[in-house]
Amino acid sequence: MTLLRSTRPTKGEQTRERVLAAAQAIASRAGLEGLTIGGIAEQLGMSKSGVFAHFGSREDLQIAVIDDYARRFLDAVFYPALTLPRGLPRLTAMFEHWLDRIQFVDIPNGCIFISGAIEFDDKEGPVRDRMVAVTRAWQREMHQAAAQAISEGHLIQECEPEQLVFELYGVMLALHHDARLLRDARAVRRARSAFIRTIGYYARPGTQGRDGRFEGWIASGLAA
Amino acid sequence: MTLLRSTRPTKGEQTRERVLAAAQAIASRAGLEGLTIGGIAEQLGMSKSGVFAHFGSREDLQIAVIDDYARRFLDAVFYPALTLPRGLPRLTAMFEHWLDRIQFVDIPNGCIFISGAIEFDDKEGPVRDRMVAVTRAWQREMHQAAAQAISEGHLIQECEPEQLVFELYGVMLALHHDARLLRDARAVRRARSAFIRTIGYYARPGTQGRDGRFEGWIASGLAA
DNA sequence: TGAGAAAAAGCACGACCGTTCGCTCTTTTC
DNA sequence: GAAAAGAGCGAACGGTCGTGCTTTTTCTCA
Repeated sequence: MTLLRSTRPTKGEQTRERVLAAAQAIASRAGLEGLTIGGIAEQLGMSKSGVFAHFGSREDLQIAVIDDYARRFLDAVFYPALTLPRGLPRLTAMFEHWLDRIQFVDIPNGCIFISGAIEFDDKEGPVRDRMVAVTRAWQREMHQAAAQAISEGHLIQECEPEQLVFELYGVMLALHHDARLLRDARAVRRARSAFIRTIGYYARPGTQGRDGRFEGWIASGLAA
Repeated sequence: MTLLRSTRPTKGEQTRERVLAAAQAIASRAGLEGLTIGGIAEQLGMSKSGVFAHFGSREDLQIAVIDDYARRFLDAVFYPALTLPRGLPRLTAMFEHWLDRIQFVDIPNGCIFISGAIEFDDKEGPVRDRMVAVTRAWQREMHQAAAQAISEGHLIQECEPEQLVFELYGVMLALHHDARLLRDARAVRRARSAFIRTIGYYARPGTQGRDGRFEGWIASGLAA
């Protein structure tokens, strides 16, 4: 247990990472319920028991996948946006990162936040509890970003942050649905259009207005 | 094969209906993938083989459940609205029926359109094909209702029916998510609020406008 | 390099899955 | 009243699942 040991990952830690990555890939396509020890073992060329040993149970593995997914999500969508000014620039950057991630990661593979919510919304237990916890976590981040956009004067006072996030998440869910089930290539365009319309509705008249110039505002927020 | 025979359902047909009802109930909670022959048999006090005999395979049973659900959905949401005048009254009635159904049927039990879309968006086969078909069917109905609202002059010409339905379905998906995973009682209110805001955005100024009077319009469309 | 720890494999278990088959009992048909 | 068809049961099959227990291999570090 020297300091060196903690920097250089041990063999077991490396394998655990490989298992987690494989689990992530399988769960994206087949859902957390479709995640099987044998499937991971086959993909990794290992034995079932060898895979199993790295996690106390299948439930623990599912929870680890959820945490891992949540970490990647926050890293890709939220933290990069924190470098932008508070308010609308940051909010739109979050949305664009989110859209990118859904478009290039979740649409080909499937989103665990979405599939997990469906799979476990009726099943009590620690997996469901973790799903709720990570969902509340990213929603809290988004609520905060929306509240800042209001206090900065970018969005009108009547805009409720929770209502706004509710509507934006609906856009993402519809995108996921149309793109994955119906394989509709127009879904991404529709999602961006819905976002612009929604933000445009809540945007404070004057500075960025509800008119066409608003799209320019979003584009500039993106470029920055 | 008399006419009497065709009116009085045979024993097998009755049992098939009971099996389908039980399958519907289980699939609502556990999803189409969680639907098991043994589970139905247990709930009905029958043997697995007795249940199985009424459907050629589990896949056929899943498809029968999808068709049954789609029929109930159209009966509850769309056909009753056809008695109202074309345009916004009919469209808002559809939405309210839809909201009622989600609120009182799908939130307690789970919606097969939503869970099935997630479960089968990545699995090729006849079940997925049927999911796509029934989804396209109700979307077509909604597109038509939206197009009528435009041609009647209730919604602006710039409103694309497919974009509108995309956004409204997003509202339903967000409602399902927040109400079932997060058990947020405010979700229904948020969904109605989002609907009013969305329709209000696309509503033609003048007749029903984008202002507060619009909510009165919806309420009157409801009462009628 | 060798002792000891860690990692992986091997094997078996009980449970559950969809499906098949042969059988019994009832209902309909001729 | 005999023959045929319908309906359901019970047992079993091959398969997959998660999960223990034991053994073997591999790594780690003094």
